Amino acid sequence: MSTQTRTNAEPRIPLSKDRVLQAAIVLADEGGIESLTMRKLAKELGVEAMSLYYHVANKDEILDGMVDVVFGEIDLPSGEINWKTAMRERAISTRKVLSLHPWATSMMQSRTNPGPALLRHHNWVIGTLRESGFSIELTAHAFSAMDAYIYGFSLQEETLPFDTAEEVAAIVKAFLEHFPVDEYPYLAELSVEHIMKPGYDYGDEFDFGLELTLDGLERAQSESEPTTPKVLPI
Amino acid sequence: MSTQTRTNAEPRIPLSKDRVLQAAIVLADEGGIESLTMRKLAKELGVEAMSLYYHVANKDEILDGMVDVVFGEIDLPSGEINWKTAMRERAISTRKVLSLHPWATSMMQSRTNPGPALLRHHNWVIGTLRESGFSIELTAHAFSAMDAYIYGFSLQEETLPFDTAEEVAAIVKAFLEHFPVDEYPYLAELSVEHIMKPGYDYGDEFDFGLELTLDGLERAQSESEPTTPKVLPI
DNA sequence: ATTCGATTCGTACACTGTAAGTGTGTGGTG
DNA sequence: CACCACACACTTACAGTGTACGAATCGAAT
Repeated sequence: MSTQTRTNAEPRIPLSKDRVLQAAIVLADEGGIESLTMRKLAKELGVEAMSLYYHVANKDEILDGMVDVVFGEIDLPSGEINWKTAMRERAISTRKVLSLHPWATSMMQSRTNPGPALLRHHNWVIGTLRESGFSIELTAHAFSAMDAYIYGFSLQEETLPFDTAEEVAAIVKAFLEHFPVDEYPYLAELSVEHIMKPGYDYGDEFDFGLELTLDGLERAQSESEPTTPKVLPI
Repeated sequence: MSTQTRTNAEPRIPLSKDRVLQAAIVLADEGGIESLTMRKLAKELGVEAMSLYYHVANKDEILDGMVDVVFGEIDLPSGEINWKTAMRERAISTRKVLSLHPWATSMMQSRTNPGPALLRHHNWVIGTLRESGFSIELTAHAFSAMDAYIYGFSLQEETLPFDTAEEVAAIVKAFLEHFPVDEYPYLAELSVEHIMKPGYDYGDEFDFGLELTLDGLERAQSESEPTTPKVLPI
């Protein structure tokens, strides 16, 4: 339409993989991962779909990149703190980041191409445990147990169909009307006596399971004899 | 088997929602959820794509139905056993079912339309805890902690890019070559000293976290005073 | 044989990712 | 200044997706 040659004052920032990833994350945050299409992403960047392919091999590379950006947003505490505090803080930060990018949880694990941020993160977790006297076996156990809990919780949280107390009430009500109480009595009890209570927030459940896990690891550690970490094998 | 008045040899089983769901699960088991398309599903059933829509409103309804079928495959122990044994068995059964249907884990929670099998399952878990003296609050905590762990673990397990020891070795080797050891020393250590060891099986990690969680719940229960369950409120 | 409801199918459309080839603005050279 | 090379953006095209709409076919009751 515009036949003129760049009378526009815009400095015309060139596209880049970073800008593509940032825009993709914004789009996914707003409309969910299924609403992220190459054409919409291009439009968001003021560009045509195929232009993206100069900066990115294919859509999968975008998804992998998004995951790594999200991983990079997780705060890894630094300084001289004990492992339990360190693990608690990174767990809380992880959940927070994942709740800001709800689409990410099911992708964090399902993308098999690890990026640098993910590797850094994992290396930090493992290193912190090793330096705190965890044996290799216990480190593997701890890593698995903690991350399973964190991602599992985020997964549950992501998919809860309600965000506000009113929504909770409406959904529970609909549930109770559709399904006779006497068929699922305990579910009904929990819904009415707990979930519908004012001030209920599923997110609060995170702390309980987190402390349970951390306490369990602490106990497991004290029961095993620590071994000094052996860095740089080979 | 029974030959009707049909001159045709085939008895021509009519389509049904159940048959559609079963075929969909087979297809997803074989090629992953992304390979499940309406046309392939129809072909699998010897039918055209649009014929499916008589038995099913849309693809989402198929996905919801698949999740509920999978939930129905989980064994819920019956009889007079204590809560810990009951929870352990259902956790193990859940993981087993999820590993048979790898696509299911990320869908179990992301489908917001609960089916009867899911409701039955949840009701059973909550009821077992309540009848064992868990308070409503602790039941909610326990439910959240256990399920987060189970699904989180399944999520991790689903996405591990290897199934055999050889694959593990190959991937670790590739990792060590691509990324300098001194950048991720602890990750390298764990890989070489633990994951590459013969007999390693990530699935074995499940038990550790499960017992850790169950022990934690047991401790939490013994520290709180039990309340009798109040069934059928309102 | 006719009718009718229950199923199944054919066609069409908007939308997806992306292969292949075509422009085009910009900075470096003469 | 003109020119060019090339990094970058665009055009077109294609196979595959879910599904709306209406027509065709089946099985059984009349």
